[in-house]
Amino acid sequence: MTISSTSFSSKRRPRSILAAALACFDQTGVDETTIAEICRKSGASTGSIYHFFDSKQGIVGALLVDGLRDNYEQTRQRLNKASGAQNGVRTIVESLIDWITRNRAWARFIYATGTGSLTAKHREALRQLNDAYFEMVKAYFQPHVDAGEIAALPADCYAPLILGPVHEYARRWLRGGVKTSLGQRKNVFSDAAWRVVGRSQTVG
Amino acid sequence: MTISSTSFSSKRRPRSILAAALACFDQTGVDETTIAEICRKSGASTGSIYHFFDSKQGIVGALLVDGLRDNYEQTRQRLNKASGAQNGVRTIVESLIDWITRNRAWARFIYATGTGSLTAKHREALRQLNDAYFEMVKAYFQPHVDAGEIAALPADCYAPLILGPVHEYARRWLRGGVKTSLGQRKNVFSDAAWRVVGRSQTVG
DNA sequence: TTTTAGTCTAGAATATTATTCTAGAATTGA
DNA sequence: TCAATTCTAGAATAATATTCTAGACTAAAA
Repeated sequence: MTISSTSFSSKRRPRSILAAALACFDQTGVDETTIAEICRKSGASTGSIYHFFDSKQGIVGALLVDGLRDNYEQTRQRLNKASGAQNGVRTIVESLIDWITRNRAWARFIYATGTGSLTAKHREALRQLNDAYFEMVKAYFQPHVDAGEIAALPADCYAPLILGPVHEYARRWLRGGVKTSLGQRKNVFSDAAWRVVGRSQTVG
Repeated sequence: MTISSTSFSSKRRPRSILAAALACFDQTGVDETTIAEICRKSGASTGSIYHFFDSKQGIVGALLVDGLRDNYEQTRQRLNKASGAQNGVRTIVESLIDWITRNRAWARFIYATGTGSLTAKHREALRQLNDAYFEMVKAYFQPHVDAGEIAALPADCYAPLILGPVHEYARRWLRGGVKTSLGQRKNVFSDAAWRVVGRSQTVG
């Protein structure tokens, strides 16, 4: 209708919608945030929003999937540069802690958002991400398990054992339930992770 | 208007509403479940539902708070009968696993439900429950920490370290992401918990 | 037993807000 | 330049959470 802002290189719009949505969600909760609100904050119209995202749930799903992808991707990169059993375990723990620390609102949103109402599409994307993450960890550790440096446990259990405590602490910290920052607990949690799955070989 | 069912001993109605709501939520998700649906399934009218619960979120909050209370209460009872450091750690882990196993739909609901949109009232109730749980654990362990049987760690970290892995595995299992039941992992997770916080004293 | 205050129920009316729809503007690629 | 496609706008619609009014039930008092 009126003059449209300027030449948008075709990906800025969806980004700004997601950014605005995340801000709203984090500030007032997903249910409480209206589409009108997101329009206001992002400058996009209802039409644009529904053009890029099929529904409000679609926005939620995109934020979730993007967040996990970003987080996993960072871990992958660091793990590629790591070597050794203990080093790998610590890298995984610290990478998660760093991501959460640098993306607090995003992390808070991810933890606070139920996966109950996701669309099939996003549910599937999530599953794939989880599987890929799992495979990555498995591939890294397998040799060390074979060498007896990492305890032989059911494959399903490594991720929960290594990261479960971090997730749990992060939830509380982000909710304001605990003062000490997650970052300051890095050693506690990576020590603990190694204590659980590690079997340091005594030399000789 | 028409003949009302029968003499209700005044607490059956809210219970049946919660039960119906949980069934609906578990089957089709919270957002997808309409109040009309809950009316149908519970036999209650809109009016009744809003008489007992101020809003849909109110139902969600009640289910959440009741579930956690039930779960914590069970742990408390078992812990009262337990003694010893290692025994305590294992009791806590196993009690959680048992509750989840016996209340799968409820647990799935709790995990899948974001705490983002709770009313102030329920948010507060939740906080109190968490605090109480935390205090209980702390009270039980303190003597053992003093005796050097349990590692001296930041107080905030015990619950995440002991239960984090169970929560993480439970989420996946309840979502169908993993075949082996949580119950079958009891030893893995209670062993791990003890490995992290325990410092078995060698005799002599 | 009758009265009365409080609690609970019913379902229609309302209000909010996610979603759809139509028309047109901007962009892309040939 | 000219389609074809993608994007934008905002009004119209539809779904559904919530409110409201009237009345039924219950328990205790008189």
